[in-house]
Amino acid sequence: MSQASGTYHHGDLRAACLRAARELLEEDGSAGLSLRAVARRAGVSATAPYRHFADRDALVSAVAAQGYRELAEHLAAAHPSPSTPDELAAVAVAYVRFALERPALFRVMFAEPCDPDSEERVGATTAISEYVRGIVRRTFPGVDPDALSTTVWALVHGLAFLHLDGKLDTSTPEAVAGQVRAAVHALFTASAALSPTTAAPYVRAEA
Amino acid sequence: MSQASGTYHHGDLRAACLRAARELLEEDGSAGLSLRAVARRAGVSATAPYRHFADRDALVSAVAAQGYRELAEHLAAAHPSPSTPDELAAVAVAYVRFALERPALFRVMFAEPCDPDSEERVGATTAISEYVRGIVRRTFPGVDPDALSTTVWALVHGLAFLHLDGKLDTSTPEAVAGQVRAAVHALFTASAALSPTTAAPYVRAEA
DNA sequence: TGTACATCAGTGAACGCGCGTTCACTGATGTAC
DNA sequence: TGTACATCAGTGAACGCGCGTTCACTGATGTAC
Repeated sequence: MSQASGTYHHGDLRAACLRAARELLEEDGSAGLSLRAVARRAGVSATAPYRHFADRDALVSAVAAQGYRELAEHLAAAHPSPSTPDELAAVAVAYVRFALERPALFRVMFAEPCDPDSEERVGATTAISEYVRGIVRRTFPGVDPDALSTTVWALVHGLAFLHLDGKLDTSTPEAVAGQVRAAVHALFTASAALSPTTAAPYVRAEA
Repeated sequence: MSQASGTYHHGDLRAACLRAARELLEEDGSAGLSLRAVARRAGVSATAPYRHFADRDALVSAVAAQGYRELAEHLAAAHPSPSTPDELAAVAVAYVRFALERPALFRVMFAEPCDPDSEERVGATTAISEYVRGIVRRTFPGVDPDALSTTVWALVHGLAFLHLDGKLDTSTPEAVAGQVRAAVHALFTASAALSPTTAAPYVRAEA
């Protein structure tokens, strides 16, 4: 693949379109994400993107898929293989921070039911789901990992959205991190206030 | 306020617009929610809605506010004043069901940061937040209610969104309810697998 | 090394569409006397 | 009970806009010989 020559052939218009789309998304929200605007920002004619994306939906899907990949990297960077409450909390903070740093992208990623056509999206979702399950398995060896990993993902995802929607304090990164850590730790300690009999059915026999 | 006469004066166009907007929202998603479409569906000229809504945003805000009010009613109907894990779980199921029954409305409600201008929206949010806090206070008398009510709301909200986004099984209402109940109960029992020292800082001294 | 040619990645004009919003208007309503 | 009139809630034509998408095209690239 040759480099951009300055005229005509762009070099890597597909990547340039994705970059432009990401910028537009954060500037104007998903309503501002049009093929024409993307082309304009990439400095190319209105129809050039059609060489790389079948239609507007294809562009949006590609952006979402890129977002999933970045989210996975982001979480792995926070901790490659968490196995304690504190490490899990660190990953949760990274998740929420990702959402707050790219609010419009995050919304696009979770905007529509994952169409079964796009294996790219389904695969990325499954990857995140598996990652969470792994964390839960290591952190809570005695607990059924299915129910709890749903719980953990939902909790973190909900924290991200409530912050995004301005329902929680987002004035400083520290405030956000503190809230997320407190919520994750509260997950571990809520049952301390309840009788042990309530817990029984959810704890594995061998635990 | 007089009844619709069949011609000209509508009678209650504002309510008719809101109804039309809700229908359009669920049929076409939030992209289909235009003032013109609303007017068309209400059987009225394109500009008639301007008598009742300053602009498109005002319409959307009114729809969202209506959604908040209905959500609050829905939760209260599930249980007026929950104070046990099972009762909390029932409210959580009602929350998720609300979202799944009106997916587009639910997204609109949580689509944008709550603009401080609209006290209608802020008030509705605060009401939900207080409601959750009350539940937590009654259900977990020994735990700091601030951190835990954030946790609970985030968990339930996250469950709603993950279901909405097709990340969890939504094939039957029973499957959804089961998952939500399991997640809420997992919240109570997760710490059973951990040492009590972890829990210490989050449990009130007098507990 | 040079040339012919297929392929690829752009261009730019054009289409029809639905949108938000403005404006001057008109028909219906309700109230004061 | 009747009339005059202010107010209110609609109408409909018109505006300019940006959009997605099509089409025939053309300039650049790379490959076969």
